[in-house]
Amino acid sequence: MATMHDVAALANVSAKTVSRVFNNDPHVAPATRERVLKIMAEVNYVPNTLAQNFRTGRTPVIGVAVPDIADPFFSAIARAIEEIAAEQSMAVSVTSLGQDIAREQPVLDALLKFQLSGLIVAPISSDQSYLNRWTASTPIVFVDRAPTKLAVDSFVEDDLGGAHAATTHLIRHGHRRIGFVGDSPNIPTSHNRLEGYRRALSDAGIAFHPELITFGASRGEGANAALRRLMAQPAPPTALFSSDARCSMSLIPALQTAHETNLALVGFGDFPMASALTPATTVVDQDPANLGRHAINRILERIAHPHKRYRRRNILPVELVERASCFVPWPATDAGLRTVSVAG
Amino acid sequence: MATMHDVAALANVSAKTVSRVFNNDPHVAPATRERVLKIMAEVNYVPNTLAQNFRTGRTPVIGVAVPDIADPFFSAIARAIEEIAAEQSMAVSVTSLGQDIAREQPVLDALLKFQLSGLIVAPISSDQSYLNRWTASTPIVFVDRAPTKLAVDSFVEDDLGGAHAATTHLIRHGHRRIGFVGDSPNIPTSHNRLEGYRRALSDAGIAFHPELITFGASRGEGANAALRRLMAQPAPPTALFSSDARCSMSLIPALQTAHETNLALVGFGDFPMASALTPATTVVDQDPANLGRHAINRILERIAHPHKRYRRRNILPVELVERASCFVPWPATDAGLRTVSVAG
DNA sequence: CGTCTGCATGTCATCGATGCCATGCAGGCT
DNA sequence: AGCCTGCATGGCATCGATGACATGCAGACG
Repeated sequence: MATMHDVAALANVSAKTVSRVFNNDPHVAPATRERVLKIMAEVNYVPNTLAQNFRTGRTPVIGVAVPDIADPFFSAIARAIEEIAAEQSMAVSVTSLGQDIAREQPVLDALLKFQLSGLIVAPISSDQSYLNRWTASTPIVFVDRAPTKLAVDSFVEDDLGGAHAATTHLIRHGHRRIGFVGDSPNIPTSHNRLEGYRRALSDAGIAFHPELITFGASRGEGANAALRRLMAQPAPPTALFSSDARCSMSLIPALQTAHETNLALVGFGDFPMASALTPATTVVDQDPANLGRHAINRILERIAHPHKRYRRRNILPVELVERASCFVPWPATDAGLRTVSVAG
Repeated sequence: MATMHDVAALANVSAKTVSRVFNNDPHVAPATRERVLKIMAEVNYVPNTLAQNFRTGRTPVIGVAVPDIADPFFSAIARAIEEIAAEQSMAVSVTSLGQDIAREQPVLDALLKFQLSGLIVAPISSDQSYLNRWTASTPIVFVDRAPTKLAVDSFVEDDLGGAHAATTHLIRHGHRRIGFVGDSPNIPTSHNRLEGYRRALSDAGIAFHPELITFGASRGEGANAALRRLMAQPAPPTALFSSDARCSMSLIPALQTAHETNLALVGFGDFPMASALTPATTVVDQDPANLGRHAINRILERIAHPHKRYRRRNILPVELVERASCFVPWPATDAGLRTVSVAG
């Protein structure tokens, strides 16, 4: 790779003049400019990005760290970020944090050491105080999950309201015993959704039954086990509320293998093919792309206006997408008499 | 951020000694080492990654560029790469190339300018000759799609064999008119799969009918249009072969809205919830994680043994996962008499 | 006692781009 | 003529870490 000095030597000028030509400094004689440009083209000069980064102390890259990039929800967020960042000719670097809470800090620290222009995080741990030493130098925005012990911008969906709406929706369909199927109570989103579920029950005057709450359903075996536990009860639930898309995606095959075709279901988070299933799954749509757009836009604004003040905690509305799974089975009055209704 | 010089000044030693302590050079007196370590801890010294990268001329990062990170197939590849890279404490930077063929080169060039330790690409264009100037300095591996006009390692699935197997499978189920539903004939994978489809027909002594070939079905409207075109024919197909997962995911809702419940379907590429659909979709599974693992392992090997020789073009086998959609409808002998069979 | 060896530590240069200041020349003005 | 101004260009330092080499001291040995 040719450097500025190589070009300078060939053009009989100083490296500084080459720099001037490259950066369109007007104080270069036209003849000199021509000559330098010609040499640059000949040797295919490309400025060394590493040297530039080192000198400026910044990398023109936005980091994105999510629990799992293979999760459609998070990859949709990442995709939206990429699209907007590309318009500003900012590169995006996406990384998964994985399952191991202890890995969050080293991964994020390693990312931030690159002196990123900004970082967007959907965290997995419950303490991000270690990020404090970066907040002064790098704009950080949290998505999906709010930060703990850290004052930075965040954009989260309305977990409580969405879960409340979903549960209320099932209650309106006549259900009184509604099972809660979640991943882990330690994840703030799950925690808030459970709270929304509880409040909906309470608002409807329905007693809360701890035995209807299950966790660990984000994978196949976990979902099978959770379902077995729920259905083995003396008074099993007639409907389920799945607390996130991964759980829904594990739970549905579990329902099918267990031949539990008479359980209504509403899930938090849309997922691929949800509308093509039989019955099509009713979900609370989180609009991950919108979440991503908000996050990257905030980063870009923070870069442009470092001292402006913004609202830190932002809650985005969610939308109940009614499909068909919430109609199963029909309310008690004529239970079993109608067939499953499938929405387009 | 404290630098080595700051630490050196506070510890009354030279920057070089700080460097020695940090890099565990044995030629440091224990007392000095203690003192320096203490100061480093006090000022929370972190070496400047940008300076290190600049000096070494390398960034300890593996780049991954795929058409669309929100596509489950590509995000599964990326995820597998991340997992293995993390074991070697290599960071991974994932980027989408998008739809626009013209953006491939600028995006990859920008990535490579960071002097990555390696690059894994699933390309969207049909000419990668511009990457030639990087191959000497950076290990590059192609996945899913082989490179054109470029001699680098590649790992692709057996498109031709998989399409042949899928088509043959439908033929064995009694189908004679099989529609081909694809994205774009310009993508090498689609091209090879069409070829596999043709050969399977030919091997079975079935004539090839160009009117059964449709493209542009990777999105909802395209799939609807393709389906309408196919079914409007005098002799419409009795089965469809979907050339990739995105097409399958668009085609299935299209089949449902058109109430085309009597068309058999086999898709190339597994996709989320395929096994939970009614009927569960029979697919050719490409095992994207395996593809990713091969790619990252080859990169790591190339880094460790720069002069060793490897097999450039590698074709990984694919597997037909028989579910239920290929049984629709039952062969002519007793057509219409049986109901749809749903596999778990 | 002189010299040699070994180890602790320091000095300087380097990687490539670029900001700051210096230099030097030409043309114009009084 | 003398001086000033403006512009083209160059020199040097800098960013932070680190390799190559230098220095300098202490202990050992003939």
